[in-house]
Amino acid sequence: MKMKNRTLILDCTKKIGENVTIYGYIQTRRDHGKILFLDVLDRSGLIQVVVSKGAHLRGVGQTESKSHLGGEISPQDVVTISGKVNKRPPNLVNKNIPTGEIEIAAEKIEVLSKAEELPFDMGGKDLDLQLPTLLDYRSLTLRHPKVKQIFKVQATILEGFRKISKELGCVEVVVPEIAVSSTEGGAEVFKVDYFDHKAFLTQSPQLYKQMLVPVFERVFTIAHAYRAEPSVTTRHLAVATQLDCEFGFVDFEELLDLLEKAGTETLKFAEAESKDVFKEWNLETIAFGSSRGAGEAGKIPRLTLREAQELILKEFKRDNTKEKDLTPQDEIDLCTWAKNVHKSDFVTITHFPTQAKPFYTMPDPKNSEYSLSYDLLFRGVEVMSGSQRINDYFQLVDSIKSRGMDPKNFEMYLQAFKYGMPPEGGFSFGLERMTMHVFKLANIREAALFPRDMERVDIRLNK
RNA sequence: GGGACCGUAGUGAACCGGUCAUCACGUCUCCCUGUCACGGAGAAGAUAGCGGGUUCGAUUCCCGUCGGUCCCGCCA
Repeated sequence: MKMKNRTLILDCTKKIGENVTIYGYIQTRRDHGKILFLDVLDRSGLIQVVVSKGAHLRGVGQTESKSHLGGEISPQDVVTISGKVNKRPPNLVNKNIPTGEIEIAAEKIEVLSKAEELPFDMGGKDLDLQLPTLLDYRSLTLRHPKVKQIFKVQATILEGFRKISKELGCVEVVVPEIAVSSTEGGAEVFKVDYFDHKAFLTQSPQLYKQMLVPVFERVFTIAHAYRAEPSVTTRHLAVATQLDCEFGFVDFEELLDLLEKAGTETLKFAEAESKDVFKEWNLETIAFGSSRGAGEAGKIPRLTLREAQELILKEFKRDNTKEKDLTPQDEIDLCTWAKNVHKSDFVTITHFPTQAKPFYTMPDPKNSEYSLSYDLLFRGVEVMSGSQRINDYFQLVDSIKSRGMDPKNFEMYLQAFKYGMPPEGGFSFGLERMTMHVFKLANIREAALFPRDMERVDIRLNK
């Protein structure tokens, strides 16, 4: 079969009166007896195909004449259809689709791949399934137009991040995801058998992107982060995708500007590229903060952890002022406050306790109890975190020791510092979390193509 | 790791201590040349997750078990 003669469905709008051949998937069929309507979908869009059953349909496989009448065509069948593109009569135009002014009068229909009976109805505007069903049939449910749109937007987030990172002078790097005998601390790690040696999957690209700062000064990487935390929540995955930047020769204030710029520019790009999806899903536009003055760009409110906790006490009457981190409810309330007061879906929180942050985090020189660290909250959840890093070799070794870890296990990493490391820092966005909150999804698993959690790796795991 | 709640046709939901467990979508048969989530008529499809208990009688109440969802903790 030759597909050179293929016309993309959306391009049919420019081929009125011409004969075309389209390739795609059956979305719905509406059988009116002597006339049959098929909605056919390809990567460009959807078109209505009209099959007049009284008419003679030519084509191969005359013995399967029934299928040529559309009798055996059912949803998700992969088909090729040839026919003439006709302008619809004015009273039959469908204003809801880009191809609503045309339709194809089928002359030949061929089923290239027959789909089994579907386990649920895919033809509706929404896919109304419980989460386990949605994931048990993931390779099928991803085809649904509205599910697909989640990942089309996710792709624009990736593209937006790459774009702004390059604009900020970062070089894209790819870093290893298997490491040996040392961890950053914090989350549990997945152990792997590496040629009879113990190894683990990296919790983040953190250490490698830092090692590349003296090489390129500014780098970015898109990498998987593997976390073996035995936690089951709506916002955690065992494998998440991180969008990381790391910058040499920056101080804390510059880093704050950079992280806010990277976050807002990424999402501004994604939003601009996804206008159709925002409309289809009826998504709220993202609030990037009110301007503080003429000519000044949008501003995201910045608070230290302690200031944020004071605000929670004052505005929401909950005393968490002694806690070392924000609670999930605190994050929700702070974003509500930022939205109301600053017209921002974002809040930057800085100066978390040094002890609560990883060893590479720079303590605040003014008060080492707190660190030069920050989280970016977006719509009630942390979507990014980062910090100014310790760049002095001896201070870094002391920090590793102070957390009960052995500097010998960080030999390659420390080498980068031993031979000269500029003042540096960076940050890391969670791709699935950003996607989740752009769409306001209830569970992060819906924002991952093939989510991994404690109970599932594609299929449900046996206990 | 702690807690709360939920398991009913393929899917999503409803109801109920008492004769035949209800509805929508999907499926099958038939009707329909203009629908676009088409419409109309009919049919099939469920030992109510599993095990035990209370009761004259349990899908319904209780206990256990398995599975799931959510919240907290941990974590990003």
